[in-house]
Amino acid sequence: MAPAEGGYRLMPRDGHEVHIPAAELARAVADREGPGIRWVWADARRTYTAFLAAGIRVGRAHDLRLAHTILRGARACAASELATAPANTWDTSLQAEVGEPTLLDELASVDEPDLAELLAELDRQDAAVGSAPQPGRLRLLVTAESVGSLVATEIRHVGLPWDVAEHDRQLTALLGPRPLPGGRPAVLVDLVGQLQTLLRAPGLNPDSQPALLTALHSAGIEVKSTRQWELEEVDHPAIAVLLQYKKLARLLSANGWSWLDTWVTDGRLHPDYVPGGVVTGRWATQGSGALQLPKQIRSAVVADPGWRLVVADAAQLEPRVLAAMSGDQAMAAASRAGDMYDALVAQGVVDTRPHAKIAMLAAMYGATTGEAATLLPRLVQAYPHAMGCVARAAAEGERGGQVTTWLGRTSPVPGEWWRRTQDAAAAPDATEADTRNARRRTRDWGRFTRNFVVQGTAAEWALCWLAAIRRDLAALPQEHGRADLVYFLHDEVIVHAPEQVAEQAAAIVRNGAAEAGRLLFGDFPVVFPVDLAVVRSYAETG
DNA sequence: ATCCATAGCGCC
DNA sequence: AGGGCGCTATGGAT
Repeated sequence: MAPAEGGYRLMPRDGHEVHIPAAELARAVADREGPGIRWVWADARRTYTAFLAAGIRVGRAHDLRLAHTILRGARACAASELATAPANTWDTSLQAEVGEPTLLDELASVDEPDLAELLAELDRQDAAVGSAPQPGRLRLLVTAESVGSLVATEIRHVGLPWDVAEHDRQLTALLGPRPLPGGRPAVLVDLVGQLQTLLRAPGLNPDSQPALLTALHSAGIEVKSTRQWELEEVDHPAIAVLLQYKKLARLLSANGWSWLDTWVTDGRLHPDYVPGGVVTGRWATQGSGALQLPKQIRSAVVADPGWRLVVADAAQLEPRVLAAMSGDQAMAAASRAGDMYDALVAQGVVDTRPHAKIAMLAAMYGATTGEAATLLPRLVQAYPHAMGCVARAAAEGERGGQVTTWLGRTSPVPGEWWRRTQDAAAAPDATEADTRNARRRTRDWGRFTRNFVVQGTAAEWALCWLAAIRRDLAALPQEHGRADLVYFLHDEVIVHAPEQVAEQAAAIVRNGAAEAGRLLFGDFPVVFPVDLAVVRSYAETG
């Protein structure tokens, strides 16, 4: 499915290549869309972007490059030809087309494979999936990941509604009027002046961490870093000013006027998502910082007139996923009680909701000290299967082994440094530092694999959720406009919908969560409730 | 001029 | 506390 001279080469199922002029593509796609039809291409990022620009959407697709990466790393098909062959062009990730391409980008750029190669790769992938003990899981993973690439491309195309004037009002209220390029806004200028006076450091530039540290020391403030949490412990009149400065300077640099100029066009933020961009299977972004929109500026996310935002997040997704993947009936019961942290208290596992949250996060992230350490035994006792699941994942990582998510995404093997540090610690002349180092690396990797299984399975759940939402939104009546997914953030979605169908869209989002749970975990009685609001502005949600 | 590591902080 | 990230500014190195 490669863009060719003035059109596209397609391979219908009869196996005969056809060349379709770009102008006729929309009709050709519409003719071929239907149940069972699945478009196969190397990269949605490349090809589907062109389709959307031409006004063409497709129902189902198979993204060969995403699937290749997953299958090549998956233990379940480690013996397949796909996994054992030497690295080839399918192992090269596409560079995002952001800014001017550098020489390295040119070298790394990948030619579009020809049709024979597309089909050969598809065969290899089918064979790899078929060789797995539970092929259904990998097949679902590859399908879900492919839908994710469609959603990501569509979101980038449609964009998140962004009220530039509202954003500018926020910035002006907090920072003062927009300064000349490179200049500091008035509020920051004033704060810098105060700081210079309070610290007796004329000319101090608080943006320079070394200079700031020196100035703090000269003023008798003995901090080891300029981190917020360390500064908060200090009692000195300059600290409040400094913290205020840091907060506002951060807003200016990360989401200020130049960010607005760069990433928001025609009232839409176009996030450049990278599906599967994170080892665990989460999405990443390239530019725009769309996965880190600070709560401070969410008031700029505003529905068009006559439209609504359906803002939804999966409540306590990761604990629920853990309960399901480990088959832990007691924890599943907690999932059915509504708020899971309240349920832990109600079951008598811990005494307060904050403790429940600390303990649960500790279990999934591998915390070993402080309050978490004293709470964890309670969880182990109450939920032996769930805690056993993460403990086994951690132990496997500490051995230098690999772990897999529910659908079979496999964690990477530790790098060279792993063997080196372990060998150094085992050598006859090993120092205490070597031993300490090896032990620390071991624990670090165990925490990584422990979290990998939960975070990765949660990412799979989220893909299934997106897929269900996307499918059902497409079936809504279109006369007032098309309801679209416009934002995704790990366990949160925003749908932009005409007000006439907003409630239907909300139901779709809720039902999609339940469907995702069934798709992954069958009848296992874990529930996935969704916190949802139909609003005009993102800021109206908690 | 360009690359790279680090500090710091935003999100889940 | 502790897992996964992206992004910006800085400052040293090339």
